[in-house]
This record gives sequence, structure tokens and C-alpha cells, in this order.
Amino acid sequence: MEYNFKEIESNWQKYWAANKTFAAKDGGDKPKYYVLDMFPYPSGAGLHVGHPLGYIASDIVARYKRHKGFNVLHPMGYDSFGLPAEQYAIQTGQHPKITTEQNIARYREQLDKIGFSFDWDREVRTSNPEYYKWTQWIFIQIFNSWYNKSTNKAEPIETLIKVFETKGFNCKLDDTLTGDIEKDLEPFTGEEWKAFDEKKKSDILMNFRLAYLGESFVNWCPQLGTVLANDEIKDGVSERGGYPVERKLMKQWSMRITAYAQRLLDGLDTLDWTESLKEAQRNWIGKSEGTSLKFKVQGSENSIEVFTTRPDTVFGVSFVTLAPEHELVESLTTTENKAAVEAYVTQAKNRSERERQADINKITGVFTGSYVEHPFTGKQVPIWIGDYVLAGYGTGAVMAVPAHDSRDYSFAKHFGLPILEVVAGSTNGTLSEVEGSYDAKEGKLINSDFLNGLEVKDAMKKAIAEIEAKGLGKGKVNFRLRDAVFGRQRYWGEPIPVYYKNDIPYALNENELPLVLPEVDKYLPTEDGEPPLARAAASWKHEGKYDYEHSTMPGWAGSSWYFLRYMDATNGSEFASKKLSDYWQQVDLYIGGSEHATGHLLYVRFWTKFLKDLGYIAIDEPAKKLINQGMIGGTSELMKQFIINREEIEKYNSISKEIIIKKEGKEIKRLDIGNGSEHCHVYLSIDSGLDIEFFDKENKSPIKTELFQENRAKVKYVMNSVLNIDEWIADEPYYAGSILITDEGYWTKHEYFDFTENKIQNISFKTKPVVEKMSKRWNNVVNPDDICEKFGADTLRLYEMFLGPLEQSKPWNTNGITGVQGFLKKLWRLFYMSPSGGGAQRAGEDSSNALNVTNDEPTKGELKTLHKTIKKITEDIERFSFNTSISNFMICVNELTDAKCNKRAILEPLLVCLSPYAPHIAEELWKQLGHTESISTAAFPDFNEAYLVDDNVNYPVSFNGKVKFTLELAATLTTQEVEAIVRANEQTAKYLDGKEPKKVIVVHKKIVNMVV
RNA sequence: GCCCCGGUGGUGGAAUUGGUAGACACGCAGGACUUAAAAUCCUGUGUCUUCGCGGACGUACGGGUUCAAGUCCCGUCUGGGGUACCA
Repeated sequence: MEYNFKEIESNWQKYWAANKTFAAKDGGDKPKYYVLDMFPYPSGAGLHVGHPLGYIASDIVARYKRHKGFNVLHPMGYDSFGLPAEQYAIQTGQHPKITTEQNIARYREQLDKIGFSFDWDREVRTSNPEYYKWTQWIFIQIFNSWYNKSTNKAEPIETLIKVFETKGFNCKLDDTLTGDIEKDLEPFTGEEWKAFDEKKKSDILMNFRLAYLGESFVNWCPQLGTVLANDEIKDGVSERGGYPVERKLMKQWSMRITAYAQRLLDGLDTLDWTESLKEAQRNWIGKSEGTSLKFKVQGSENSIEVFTTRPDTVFGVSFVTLAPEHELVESLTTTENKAAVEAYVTQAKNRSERERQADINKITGVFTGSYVEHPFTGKQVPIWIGDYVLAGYGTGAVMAVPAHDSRDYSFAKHFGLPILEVVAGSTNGTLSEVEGSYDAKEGKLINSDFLNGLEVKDAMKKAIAEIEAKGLGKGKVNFRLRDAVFGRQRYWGEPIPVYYKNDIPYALNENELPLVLPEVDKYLPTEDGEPPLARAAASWKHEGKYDYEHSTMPGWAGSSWYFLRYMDATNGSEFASKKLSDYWQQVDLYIGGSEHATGHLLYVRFWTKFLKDLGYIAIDEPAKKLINQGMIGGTSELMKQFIINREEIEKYNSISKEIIIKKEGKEIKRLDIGNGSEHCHVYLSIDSGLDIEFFDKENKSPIKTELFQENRAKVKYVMNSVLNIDEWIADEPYYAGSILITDEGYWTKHEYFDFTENKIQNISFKTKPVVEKMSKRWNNVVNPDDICEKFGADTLRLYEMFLGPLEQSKPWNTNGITGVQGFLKKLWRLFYMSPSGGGAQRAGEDSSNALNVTNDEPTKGELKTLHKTIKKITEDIERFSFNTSISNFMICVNELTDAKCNKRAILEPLLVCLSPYAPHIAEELWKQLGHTESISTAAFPDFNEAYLVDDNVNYPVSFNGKVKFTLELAATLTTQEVEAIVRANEQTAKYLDGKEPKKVIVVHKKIVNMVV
């Protein structure tokens, strides 16, 4: 019987669905294991072959863990709110819900064909009101919470109100609250608080809420009509669509993720994530320790506070720089500098992110005309304004130490400001006119009064102590991490569950949820720039009269807690019951792309910590172990094409032409191509040495011919860089008029010829593979469906794993896939050996039609093969090395084929080992062996060391580290005995050449090395 | 610039703790079967050298540690990813 993967695969996919084979049980005796794939956004393009890479890996682990006796949760769902569906809705007027549903249906169809063991009963969609009800609910919890620095966790806002009522507020909380807007708060007493009106109370509390409405600079994208988070911008343009982004001051909903900065940083140490990913998060959080320091403005009551990480260099300050947006800019500017400063500030503020990035090396700035006093020397220090100082970081002002900071250095050089050296580094005290600054935190302090002679580290401590003692500032930690902008001026997202009464935002009550996304007539902003939700019917108001919030939540809202929803996907009264979240705990294995490093993976950690603080869940981190699967690139197949010179092509439109094929300058063939004005596609195999020339038949003159190499054949029709011409033409009749030429002959009008006009069977037309991004544009997109159709899902699964290590990026090509399919066929034949011949199929011999598996006792060799395989596969899965396990299966089947082994005692356990990788064929053969239950219920075979023990060891014998020959010796021999035997060996004598070895090293059961 | 990860045959890659470098697979060459093709099977395949036995070289490059280095250390080159006036 033939291995008929199509029938087998569709049968088993139906069986699994009908029997809910992979439904997870919520409890029981088995230990739990939670394997999760990163939430896919169902895009209109469907899945290409790169997407399922991680899903296959996680599916293997899920199936393996089931065999190992775990209760496995392996769910899948859709992050189904998002920009592309909305952009499509704007263009076509079709509701994004419809597009989204179609895309999901397509995704599902593709996923099903690959045979994943997802528990589809738990599917979630973020755009489903049953789901986003709880996203809104969590938002309300965050809104109703503040971060208590003394308990170091989030608490209900009521506890803060209690504090205000009893003690009031003395402004001392401000350095513990890291949001951008609480700075301006005035102190108040408990009595005063009680007397405040509701608006005032609301405004004050807004400074503490973890979800808050605040005015801040945002990344505004006019083309998309919305704000974007930092991680949604790449190179100064929007990640989706590539539109320019500008800075804009806006009132916005934000999340106070900065309150969690330290915990997000500390938590990384407890996670088994890749170092590079953790490093990316650390950089993004960007902790820096330093000190604040006040500089008194001369002739004014004001002082400028700066943040510095180098208090040791305070004696090297030669000027102070303010960000253009700094609040003191106006008051510090002297009359004579006013015009220049105003012009500069206006220009700097209007520069978009993109422009700032583009001329990063362009140094700009302006002098205010004012001075501060140096806090220690009392000398006057000029105040400058420069856009290299960011308003949003630290205090928006820096003390410039050009000798020891490269940015200050360039600024000083550009404007001719003094450079004062205070750390003797590599230049040893003679820097002044040397190129560049000395930024290293090493060396002894000079020219620095009480710091002189100290090492940088000690000088820092002493400087901070002195600054604090003088009341000029204090030690401080700063984070680069910004609060996350939460509002989006878009339609296709979760409505923010807030309404406004007398200009005060109120959260909805839980029983009012979900706040369902209203219908609108258009998905565009209104004429006066309000978000699309402002188009909702006039009746869409809270209690019929109060406006709802018009912005919606960002894409990351729904994905920040979805892993919890899978635990209890249909719960109507809670986001997930405590009982079930306690049972399922953390995700044990999370697989997804590294592009989520500073977005999703930071937000999901933030929300997890928040929910834990309020006692809703027991875990502090969402995923214990995380693997980033590598990107799959595309392989394009370039065709070598000859065309008429582009400038002259018009001229030859109606002239009858032919092409001349030349070999080593000599003409070997002429082919008539008629007088059509359409392009004649003339292609030459990439490995050919022939030359092609167009020829004008009417004027009997050659036509200027060019080589063109931009055309890409659809990769679907190319295997090992050989184009399947017949398939290609059948699918793309546009190319039917082409001429394809190789050294063996040519193809034209659906027939093959050699150069003497004889019809031939085929030619091997070669294309040139180049690695590019997988994209429709390059004709190199490969769909998993096509591969499943042609080779089967099991082959696809194995091949994706066989390509290389999961975490490594690699281009897709289908070259090796036949080897993987060959392996499955070979496995199949072990079960269907012809009773007469057995093993290797002789040429022309049919495989047996009946299953032919015996109950004979396996030999020692067969057992060794099996147990070696069990051992390796187990080790490989445990360390997520899937490519090597495929190799090991191949070795196993090769050995069993050589041994002509068709014994049940060997083949049965082998099937269980293989079933996580190639589940369909394993199920089918398992059933044929007489089992009535799914193979997924079988226990993973135990590996028995006893079968692997060899009687003999093949010792490589080396001389000075170079292996010369091997000796098979009994494993029981001691190292001394081995040495004696090797010394006595006649081959040894040859290499020793009569000399006595200086030293002999024998590593037991490993190697012998003689030093001569 | 800074941070992270890589560099092994014609190709994808293997070598888990320093112990026979190139497993497994593709491709290629030759052969078997076939009217032919497909499918399948067998043999060979790192480079150089030799008729052959064999020998020499070989994991980006240059050094080092070691009886022994793809693996550890130092320096250089190079590819990919992240990030960037964050004081």
C-alpha cells in the first residue's frame, strides 16, 4: 500500500476535531503544562510558510508533554483588533468586523491543514465583546489604582484618598511617582482635601492613577490620524504603513508603566528568556543612577535643576543646556537674545522626529544671555538652549561637561565654549586641545578642589554626599522608559470605558460592561478632527446624556492578558477564575518573534504584575521560558532574460525578428519570433554559456540586445533552482509565448527541441536563487497550504524543523524537502515490507499491500537503534533542538531498514516518539497496528540504558593530537590495560619510529593520545 | 557609536561537558530497474597531492592556553538583529 498522505491527513484532522482529542482538562492528577504561541493578527494575506515555524515547534512540545503524562494547555486565538482591517474599511466602506472574520476563517483553514493540537474550545478573539468586556474591566481596575511606593505595589485608589483625607499631601510623594504630570501639584492638608470640589479632587487623583488622562508629547501620525507608541515607530515613520510621525502635545489616556520600571527590570533575572531579549528590555527600561543638582540663576530667584550620572565631573561644567521646551526658557532669555531664542525654539519644536533623526549630527543651539552660578566655585556659567537635550528625560536640562561627554563636547566645539578637563584619563591631564572627549569612568580627578586625586567611583560618592549636604540635590534614579500612551484615535479597537460628566472622566460600573463598539457611518475622523467614535449615533451616550470617551485602546491592550483568558475562556462573570489561574499558573513555554521584545512582552509583564498586586492572580511574570523563533526569509528565483535594448524597442515593434543563439561566438540556431509588438520573453538558463542576440530580419541587421535579470519565477515552480516549465506555463499562460533556452535545447510553444530540431523530453532550465524578504512582490511567497497539498502536512512539519535551529533566521527554500518526504515513505515501508524480500525495496518491486509487522523478538542491534533514538529525541526536545531530532529519526529508520526490521516491539515505540513531529502518519500506522485509541494517549517510551552499553569501544589512537588509526577494544579494560595494548600494537610502533613516547594519555572509553 | 547573536564542504546544517570535524539531508557524478519518465535502490562526493597504498592541509583571520581547540582566552576582519543625542 502506498503512503497516501492526503487521505491520511484529512481523516485524522477530522477525527481530532470530532473527538476533541486535544481539549485540556481544568485539573486532575496530572501535572500541568502550558504552551503558548504569540497571538497572531489575522492579516488579509494569510499565513506564509514562515508563520507556522513557531507553531510547529510549540505543537511538538505540546504533543510530547502529553505523551509524558502532562495535562497540556495549548490554545490559539486571534488578536483581531488592528489597523489593517480598519484601513481596508476606510478604503472600501466594509465593516472591519467582516474583513476580520474572513481573515480569521482563512487563518483557521490554513492552521487546520497543518494538524496542530490546539484546544479550539478555548479560542479567543480580542474584538469579541465577550472578550473585550474584560479588557475594559482590567482598564477600570488600573484606572482605579495608584502605585504605593512604600508597599511597592499597586493599590486601590481608595487607600490614597484615605491618606489625603487624614494627612493631606506635602509634595514629598513626587519623586516616587514617575509620571510626567504630577510635578506641578501644590501641597494640601487633609482638611483642604475634604473641602475640594469634585473636579479638583479628580484632577489631583489623575496624577496618581495608573491609567490616567494627561497632557504629554505624543507621536502623532497625521496620515493614520492617530497617536503611536514608541515601539510602533521605526526609523521615525510608522511601523504599519511607513507614514511620517511628528511630536504633538495632546491630552491622552496613558498607562503609568514607569511605576513598574524597577520591578520590570528586576523580574528579568528570574526569567529563562534569551539574553538578547532581556538585554533589549533592559536597554528599553534604561535605568541610570545619578543625582539631581540645582544651579542658581544669577539675578533671579529661579534655579535650574539638572540630572547627571557624572556628579564627579561637576568641576568640569562649562555651560548648562536646556531643552527648547524647558519651562524656564522664556524667563531666562535676555532682551537682546529674545529674537534669536524664539526663532530657535519655534523651529526646534516643529522639527519632526524624522528630521531630528535625519540630521542627528547637525549641532544646533542658542545662547539665552543668562548665567547660573557654579554651586561649588561660584563662577558664572552660561545657559544655552539645544535640541540635543530632551524635554522628556530627567529634568530637561543638563550640566555640560565637554571634556567628558561627547555630546557636550561637540556642542562646545561648535559654539567655541570652554572645555575643562577634570578626569585624568588616557591623556593624562593634557586634553584641552585633543580631539574628542574622554567619557570613560576611569581615572583620577584633577582640577576639582575637594575631589582631586580620587578615582572616578569614589569621587562620585563624595560629590553626591557633598551635594546632599549642601542641599543642592540628591541621589536619584532615572528611567528611560516612558509611560505608555493608551488612547488611539481609531475605530477598530476596544472603546475605553469612560464617560465625561461636567468635564470629569468617570469609569463605567462593572455591570455596564461591555461598552460595545458603536456603529459609525464612516471609519474616518470627523471634520473637526474628533476620532471616528464621535460619529456614533447621538444616542450613544452614558445614561443617554454624557459623552463617552472617543478614543479606543491600542493593539497591545487585548494581548496584555490573553494568556489568562485561555485558562477560563468562557467565564462570563470573571476575566478568569482565581481557581483556574491558580491551577494553570504561568505559561511554561512561550514561542514567538523577537519583534515583540519592547512592546507586547513589556506590557504583558506590566499587566501581570498589576493583576497580581490587586490579588486577582498569583503569578508575577506571564511566561517562565520564552523562545524567539527566527525569521524565515524568502528565496527568489531570478531568470536570465534577454530583451531588445530599451531605447530602441519601439522601433522594432512591427518588424519581423528572430533570435540568434550563439555558442562561443558561433551561431548554432535561429528562431523566428515574428513581428509582434508584445515583448518576446527570451530566457537563458543561468548555467548556460550560450549567447543570445536579436536580429532584424527585414533589414538584415543585428538589434542591440540587453541582459535583464529582474524577472523572478514564482518559487512554487522552482525546485533546486530548476524551473518546472510545464507547471509554470499551465498556471501563468501569460508566459506561453516565451522561449526558454539551455545548453541541451530550448522550449517554445509547449514543446522541447534540441538544436537540430528533434523533439526532446525535457530541458533543465536553471534560475538563480537570491535571498530576499518573503513578499508577494518578489514572487517568492510560499503558502503552507501549497506545501501540504504537494507533500503533506507531516512533511511540512518535519521540513520546517529540519531547516535548522529554531531560533536562527534562515531563508526558505524547498530544496531539501524531498529528503524529508523520502524519510516518511521509508518509514511507511517498514510496515509494508514485501514478505519475500523485506527491507530495501528492490527496483520495480511493489510494496506489499498488507501490513506486515511481526511479533518476533527484536535483536540486540535493533533494540540499540531504538533506545539510542529514544534517548536522543528526548534530549533534543528538552533542549528545543528539533532539527537534530529529525536527523536522529532518519538515522533510526535507515538502520531499521538495513536490518529489515518489521517488528512490533521496535516499531510501536518508534511511532510514539515520532508522533509529536509527524502526527498524522503516526496515528495512521498506530491504528493499523490494531490500536483503537489515539496515539496521543500513549505513554512516551522509556529509554533503557542497558541496551546502549557496548561490549567494545572503538578507541581512536592519536599521536600529538592527530588521529592515525582506531583500535576496537573491550569496554571493560582499564586505562592501564588499554595503554599496554596500544603500546604493543604494531601500528603504534610505526608511528613511534622506535622512540619512547614522552607521555601517553588514555581517556577511558574516549581516546588515546601519545606525545612524541 | 553602543548592546546582542553569528561566521564550519557546492548548499541547509551536525559535533550537548575541550576528545575521530563535516552526522543527517540536498545537490552533483556514476550505476541498477524501466521502451521512456516518475518512483525506488546501490556506490562515490571537504581541499590539495598520489596510478594506488598513503600523505599534507582544513571550522573567517592572527596569536595564545592544553597531551588534545570548531569548542576556552586575547586581538582583528566580517554578516545579521536591536538601539541611539536618555546626560
